Amino acid sequence: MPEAVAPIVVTPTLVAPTLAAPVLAASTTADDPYGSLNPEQRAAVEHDIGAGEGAARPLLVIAGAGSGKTNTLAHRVARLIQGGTDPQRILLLTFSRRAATEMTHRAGSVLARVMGMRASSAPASLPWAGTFHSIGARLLREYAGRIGLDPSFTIHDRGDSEDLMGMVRHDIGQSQIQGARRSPLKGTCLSIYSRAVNSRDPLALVLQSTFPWCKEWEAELKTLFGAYVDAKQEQNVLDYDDLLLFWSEMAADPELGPELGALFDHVLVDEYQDTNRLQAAIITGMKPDGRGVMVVGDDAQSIYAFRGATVRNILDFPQQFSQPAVLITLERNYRSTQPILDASNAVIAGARERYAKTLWTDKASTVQPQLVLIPDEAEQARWVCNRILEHREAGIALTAQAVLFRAASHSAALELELMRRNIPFVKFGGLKFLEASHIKDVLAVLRFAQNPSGRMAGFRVAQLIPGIGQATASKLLDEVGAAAEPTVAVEQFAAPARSAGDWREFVALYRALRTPGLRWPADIELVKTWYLPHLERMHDDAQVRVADVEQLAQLAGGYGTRETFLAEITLDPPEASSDRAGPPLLDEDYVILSTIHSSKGQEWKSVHVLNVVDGCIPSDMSTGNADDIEEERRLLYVAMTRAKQHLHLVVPNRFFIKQQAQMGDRHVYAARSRFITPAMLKHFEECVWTSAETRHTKKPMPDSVRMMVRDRARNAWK
DNA sequence: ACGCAAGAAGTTTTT
DNA sequence: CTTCTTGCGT
Repeated sequence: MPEAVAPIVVTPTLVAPTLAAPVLAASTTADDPYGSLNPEQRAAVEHDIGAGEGAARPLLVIAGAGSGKTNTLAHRVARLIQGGTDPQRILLLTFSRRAATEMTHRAGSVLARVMGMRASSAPASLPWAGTFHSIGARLLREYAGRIGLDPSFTIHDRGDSEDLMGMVRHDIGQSQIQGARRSPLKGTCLSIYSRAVNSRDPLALVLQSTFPWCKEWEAELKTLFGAYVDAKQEQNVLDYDDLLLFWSEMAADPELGPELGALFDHVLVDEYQDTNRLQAAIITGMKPDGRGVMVVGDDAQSIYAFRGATVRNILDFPQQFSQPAVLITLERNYRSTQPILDASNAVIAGARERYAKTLWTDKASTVQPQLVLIPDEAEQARWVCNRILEHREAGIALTAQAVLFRAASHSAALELELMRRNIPFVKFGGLKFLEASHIKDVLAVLRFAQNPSGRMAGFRVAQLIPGIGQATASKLLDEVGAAAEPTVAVEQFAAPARSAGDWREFVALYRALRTPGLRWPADIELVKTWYLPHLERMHDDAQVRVADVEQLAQLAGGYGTRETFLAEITLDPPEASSDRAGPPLLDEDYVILSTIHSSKGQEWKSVHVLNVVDGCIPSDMSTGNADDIEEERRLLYVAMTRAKQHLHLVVPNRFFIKQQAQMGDRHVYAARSRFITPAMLKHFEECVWTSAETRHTKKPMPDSVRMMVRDRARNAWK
């Protein structure tokens, strides 16, 4: 999804002269690839270019929403290469792999334009562009020998990590109910652990601030986490957090840190507002004087505190290094109309601490954003569908329209309505491909072959065989762990008599997978052949799952080796699984459904935001402290600033929540989000939509109920 | 002792 | 929809 592409603006005063780069004779006459940049963007692109290699002062670019951030970074990269920097010595850290690809691609096309005249210099590729996690994985594998790490480590995804946490907890005897207290879910334990690692805060503080309902488990958790770390070590596996943690340890080492830093002349970081303290430590460790470091971000769009990100990173950046950073602010917005910006600016103006900036645009419009009051979620779904179709009739393709929401489950009603009306859609941020159990199964087989010490993989695989449960699987892994040659241990394992046939087949598969000469995509074919019968046996809906496995096999072909496939697929999972509404073909038109978090960096002509009510935004789980609420405000801001032409905030009066256990599902009366204060209403066109206006007519709610609604809504926040 | 199936319960957002 | 527990069957 392309981010704001700056329109070609003629800026005669700024063309060519400054561009006479050392390596390149001024071949940029009519077609100046930097001509489309505005003065601030250009300042960022040209920052300390002539200063000599490795001399650029640290640079902080505060880039408001839609201000052409990606474009600026891409031009900067191109400019560096044009100025003689070796692309291999540029480290480009982005939030997602997709962003890295996009950036590489765009930098390549700028370069092509610059160097077009010159012979056949191939478009630059950036070998060190990627997420912190994927780059970390590569560096760790390369430097494994230096830090006492076995380079054949495998990487646990979220699910594996949870399972390992659960298993460790069981092993140390914490899984039993202790009195009336029931230990937190293994997933929660992992979240707590991860949060503590990423924020570098002591456990007690993490519990206090983020997981107060688990406070009484502090002692047990401490023991558990210790055992968890030991288990990872023994099994030669790393989890997501380790990739950052180990990297930051290397960066902090007086010998290794500078060595790593010396690999790169330039370190560029995108979405810096969403980095955590570990990631900041990596940067400062590698480049203590800040030379060649450029970070880009927007403190107003920091929305990842739950995974340890801290706004402090960007707020404190100017003082991080031995020399102060240069600050450039991009305030010109190329994305939205002025009325949309006015409303968004009003929302973010309420934030407590931030770099002052006010977005502006020259895109005038008379269309105000809409604030739509609606009786309930069902009506909300119908209304949104109506509006989507209207927009499409007005010439806005479905792919240029998005519906955003706070939590993945909030789109359930809408999805049903879309399906009912045959409106194709794709959902981002919900169930992930990798989380589907059948995909996990296949990957586990491959991981178990890759790294036999990794218990989670083997544990999962063994239990696919009928007659083998947890106890037998543990026994198997104990023997594998103790054996000098894992394959032999598997072959000699005494499986239960009733599993004999299935076990033999597995042994044959395993031996084949461990055979050295095997050429990569062949592995996954073997696994598929072995796995499909088990899939049929275990699931009624085997059909869709088979399709997913096929898709995985397809994907596998794109990777060079089993090792890279396993590493990359866990760090950069494909977005959607095919068992939803079915993946629309690429040339089809479809609406985008996305969590607000996953909408980061994207833009659409029309944007609907669902459930703009207190309890959803801000989420009622995040109203504990002021910082949480501030983050929710930024979340709404991010959602609103995705819109180019049309923005609709929908406010259902009543919405359903899944109440755990106590009363079953029930609905709750809700008020407009606190972030849209009465004073801001002037920025919106208010529409009231009653159910009488839809086809499946229901009577409007009686007035007496409405009064109660307001009272309840008011009282709820006193 | 172990495997398996049925039933109850469960705090969002993601690399 | 999962994960965790319990209870019944080998």
